[in-house]
Amino acid sequence: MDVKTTCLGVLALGPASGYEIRKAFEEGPFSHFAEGGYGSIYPALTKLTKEGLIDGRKEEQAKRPDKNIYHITEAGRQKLVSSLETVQPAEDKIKSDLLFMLFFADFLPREHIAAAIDARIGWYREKLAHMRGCMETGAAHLSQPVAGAMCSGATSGPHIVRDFGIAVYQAALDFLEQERGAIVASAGTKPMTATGTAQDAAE
Amino acid sequence: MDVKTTCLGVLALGPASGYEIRKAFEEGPFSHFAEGGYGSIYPALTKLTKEGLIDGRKEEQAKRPDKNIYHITEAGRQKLVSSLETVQPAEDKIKSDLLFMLFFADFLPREHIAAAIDARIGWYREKLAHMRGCMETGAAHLSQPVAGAMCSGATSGPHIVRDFGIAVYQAALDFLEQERGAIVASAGTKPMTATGTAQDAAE
DNA sequence: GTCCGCATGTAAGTAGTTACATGATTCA
DNA sequence: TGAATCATGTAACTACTTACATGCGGAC
Repeated sequence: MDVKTTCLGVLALGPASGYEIRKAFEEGPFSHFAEGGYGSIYPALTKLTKEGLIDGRKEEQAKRPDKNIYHITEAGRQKLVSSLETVQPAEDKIKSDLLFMLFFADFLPREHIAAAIDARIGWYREKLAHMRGCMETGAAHLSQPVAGAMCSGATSGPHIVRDFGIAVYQAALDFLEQERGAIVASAGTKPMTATGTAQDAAE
Repeated sequence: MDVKTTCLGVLALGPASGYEIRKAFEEGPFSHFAEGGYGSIYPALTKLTKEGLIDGRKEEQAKRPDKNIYHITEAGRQKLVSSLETVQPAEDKIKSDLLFMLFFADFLPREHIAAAIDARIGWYREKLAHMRGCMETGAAHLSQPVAGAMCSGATSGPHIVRDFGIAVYQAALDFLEQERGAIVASAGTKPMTATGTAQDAAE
């Protein structure tokens, strides 16, 4: 999903500034599927404003820099709905760099493979602990009362996303924990630049 | 993983043309983590050649267009290994458009949510059937005997990738099948442009 | 007194997608 | 005869990342 659409999604829950949208991408349920730095968020907000999908209002703050608070417009809501309705079933391929590395496990140093798997197991455990620990509904970053009104408990979306993430990460973790021994055992048995590789066979 | 590195990975298994690399991305174990059309593969091969990581040889064919067969060089092998060693534990976030849509399930038409989930369930089932049915080792697309020599059975990488993919897709499928009823039941209960949404609350 | 958080934005560069351009063979 | 497969490449465009630029307030 492109940054413009994810910004629109955040703003559908309530008004927010560019900085707050960034936080929504880093923490909370949006962090499971959205990404983007300031370098993509701010230009996206400018474009969305020009297209009439959102509008911005300056808000002065005491002892803090001014904020540009963006609100979604009716056109923006319609655009979000139409974007959501055109989601295609494909394109949910696993694109994992770790998997790419494991494909070549036999050709890489055993210690390296072991360390990479352990690091990933740790990452999954932390991720899962964090996801199980927090029940935030998606609008935790939003200060406006409106967000709370819309997202408090009754809305099931955030819970689905959270539980889906937990299910998938748990499966990945289980796999790595179970297969770690076998993968490490066969790792490094065919070093790429030594005897017995395709390079030699071809010559 | 960028296209240059994935091309290098395919070529580490044996010589191939740009067209054959494309096929490797579409079918076989590479399809689980690699992507790229001709528009990215051919420029990548040109760059890799200039960097001395691969070299190309023209091969004439009867009744077929000429092929440019690329071979990985020793420098290319080393580069691939160093790329694989710098894989970071992060960045394996689930970035799913379906999940993004389900986050807003309560605000979208019930029939649409049901159809989208069913389509995805079908996609997962097909994907899993295909993955379970084929035991290809990653070099199925390569005509050279060397690929067979390198990848026949003894190499565990392709199997790990395949089994990891199966585990993760199965978890995602199980979740959708179990939660389908609940998700559809709460879908469409809060249409975005009608009464009771943030839009109204803000006004 | 130095680093972190709050806050907004631009500029340059990287990487990838989509469409275009060509042309023979083979199969239905 | 029309579509699919084999085969290579370029050009224009889109989208995103990284680094730069600025500046105040509060915590340690």
